[in-house]
Amino acid sequence: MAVTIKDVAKKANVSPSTVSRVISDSPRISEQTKRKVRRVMEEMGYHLNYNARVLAQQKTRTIGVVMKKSSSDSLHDPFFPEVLRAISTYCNKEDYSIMLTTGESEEEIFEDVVKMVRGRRVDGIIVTYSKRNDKVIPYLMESKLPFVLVGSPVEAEEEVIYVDNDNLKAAENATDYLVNLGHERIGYIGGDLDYDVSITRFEGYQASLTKNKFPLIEAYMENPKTKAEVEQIVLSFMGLKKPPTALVVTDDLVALKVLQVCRREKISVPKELSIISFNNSIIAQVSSPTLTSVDTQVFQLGHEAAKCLIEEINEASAYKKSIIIPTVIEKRESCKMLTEEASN
Amino acid sequence: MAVTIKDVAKKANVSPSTVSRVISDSPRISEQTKRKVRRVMEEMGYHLNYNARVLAQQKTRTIGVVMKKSSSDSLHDPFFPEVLRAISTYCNKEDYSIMLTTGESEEEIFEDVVKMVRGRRVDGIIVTYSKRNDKVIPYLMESKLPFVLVGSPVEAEEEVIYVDNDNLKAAENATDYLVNLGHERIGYIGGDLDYDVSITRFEGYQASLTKNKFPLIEAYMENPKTKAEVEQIVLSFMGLKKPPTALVVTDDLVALKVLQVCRREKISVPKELSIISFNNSIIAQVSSPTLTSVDTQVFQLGHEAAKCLIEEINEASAYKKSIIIPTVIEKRESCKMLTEEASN
DNA sequence: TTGTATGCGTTATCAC
DNA sequence: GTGATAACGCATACAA
Repeated sequence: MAVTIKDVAKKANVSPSTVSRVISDSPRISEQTKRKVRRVMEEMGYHLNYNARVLAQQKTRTIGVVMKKSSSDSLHDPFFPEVLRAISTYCNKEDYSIMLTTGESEEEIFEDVVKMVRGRRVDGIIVTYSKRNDKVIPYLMESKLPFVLVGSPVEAEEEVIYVDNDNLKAAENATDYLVNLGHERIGYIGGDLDYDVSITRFEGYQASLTKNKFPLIEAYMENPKTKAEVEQIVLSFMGLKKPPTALVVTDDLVALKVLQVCRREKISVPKELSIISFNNSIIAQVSSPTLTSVDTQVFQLGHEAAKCLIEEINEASAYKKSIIIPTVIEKRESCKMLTEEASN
Repeated sequence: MAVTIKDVAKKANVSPSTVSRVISDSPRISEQTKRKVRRVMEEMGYHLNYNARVLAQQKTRTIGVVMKKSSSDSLHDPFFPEVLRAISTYCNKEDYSIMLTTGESEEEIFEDVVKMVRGRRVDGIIVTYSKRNDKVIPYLMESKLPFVLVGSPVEAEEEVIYVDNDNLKAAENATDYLVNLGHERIGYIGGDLDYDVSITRFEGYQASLTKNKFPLIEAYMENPKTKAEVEQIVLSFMGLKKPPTALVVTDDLVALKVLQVCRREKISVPKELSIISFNNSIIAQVSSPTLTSVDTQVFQLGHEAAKCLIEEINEASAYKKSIIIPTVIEKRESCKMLTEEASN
């Protein structure tokens, strides 16, 4: 078939091992033979067979990326594409390849991971979500393969390398921001509480209210599992006798949906309702009004995750570090100081 | 290290080849030994080493996915995540893995492709864009590796398998739709004309105008290379003495930006300006107003591409087929019948 | 139905 | 500095 190291060796009148050494640019080979061999490689159109190398050195130079179920959700979200982009960028620099999980259900994804790990298809893995009762992280811990979590571990925090925001603080700050604008009735639209990020942000929101001596009002807080519920939630919030004057929304895309409902219901944002959301994706910039959004620096998250993983692959660390990426509130049009009239 | 086929063989008192045959569930092995071997595999925690298999059978069961430069752009776009999702889904069903290009520049991407192909890391490749003067497609044609293009080939149409919409018709229909709503001054915001899709849609738009005996007015047509130019374009359109009353916009995200500018400039959509865009992504559904958008059935595109590729990998076809995915206009709020007053 | 021998394309360990 | 030889873990043609 294709030209191999042996073919090159024969034509160059050297041994295969010499050719191999030339490929890895071994210092123990004379410049002269290097030149000769390289010329022959060029002539014959030789190219390294990666799989053979993988088998021989037991390293794949590939990392697996685990997306949350389902990739359908994941990839609709502006978060995942951006994480992926960051991982890609770093991997490219380090000459690593990326392999994605393709499963639709949690079970399929788990199978994908097992295949990656046990089939020795990757040198390490990045998991891009943290979820309750998920088998992936426990499995990876047991497997001894290097892995990094984007998000905070549900358990065994000391034993996993993770990269995350301080979501509690971030949500608390976001809520504080609204409080400082004079809002007292602040609603919350979060996400599926099976995910760590949803829990933590919800806690942050509540922490702020408590700290500011506001009551926690059940009717102002929802954590929908699907985007489909968002419309109904907004309607129910705004149908209250005392509707919230501001909303903390855990995702830009959800916030966009909120804007839509508001527009239809003739609720003016930010005049009657201020909105702060999360992730500061492109959507926050092009919506109308533009969205004040907590920049979670998704690219940084992915970048650091890839960096940590590759470092860990190269040399296992004694202890498992964690990295916290700071968040910044990106102020735009969707929030404004509460006025007298709106507070009634 | 890990337990291999030989270890299993020894413990089960059979030869390695027998174990190998059990793994592939060969009919030439008795049920009895199959059971025995499987039990031992279970006991010892055996798992197939993929790379060894790859080397032995010279098949990777992996397909490469080439994203356009830069993945930054790609992944911001709702299009690419969705294509990727579709490819993932199909690949999972067929037990194929996915490997992504990670390059940022065109040159890096090309290098990624070369690595994939010559390093024999994939059995086939899906290219998710079609661009002028791009080296990837010509290289793949020369390489003889199966590949499928999402989009239409710039040249040598007969020799490449591709999956695409009829973008000319789609854009023509979109424009016709506006014409049928009574619009006569119809503007166009397209994309980088280096991409085939931009050229074709632009042609479709013009075809409609010509067919309907409308003049082609330069001041109504733009094909920006970046999203940053969109704002200025909208302002220039709407600043004309006779501004367009309707717009064909080639992407939902761009349309969202247009909506933003309109809102700020107090241009009412659809009252003063109707907008039809492309791709029918989630954004079209949650924007306000919701966007009438040409559904290009991106998931179908990706799905068919993966299907064609895997078929081609399994059995090279004599001729290179192409698949055209139909488009449908998804009608929403952003378009309306032209009224007398608005046409002045 | 099962076993033997060989190959897949590298790298690594010794020699020389 | 360079070469022979043995892995790496599995698949497969050929025997039996």
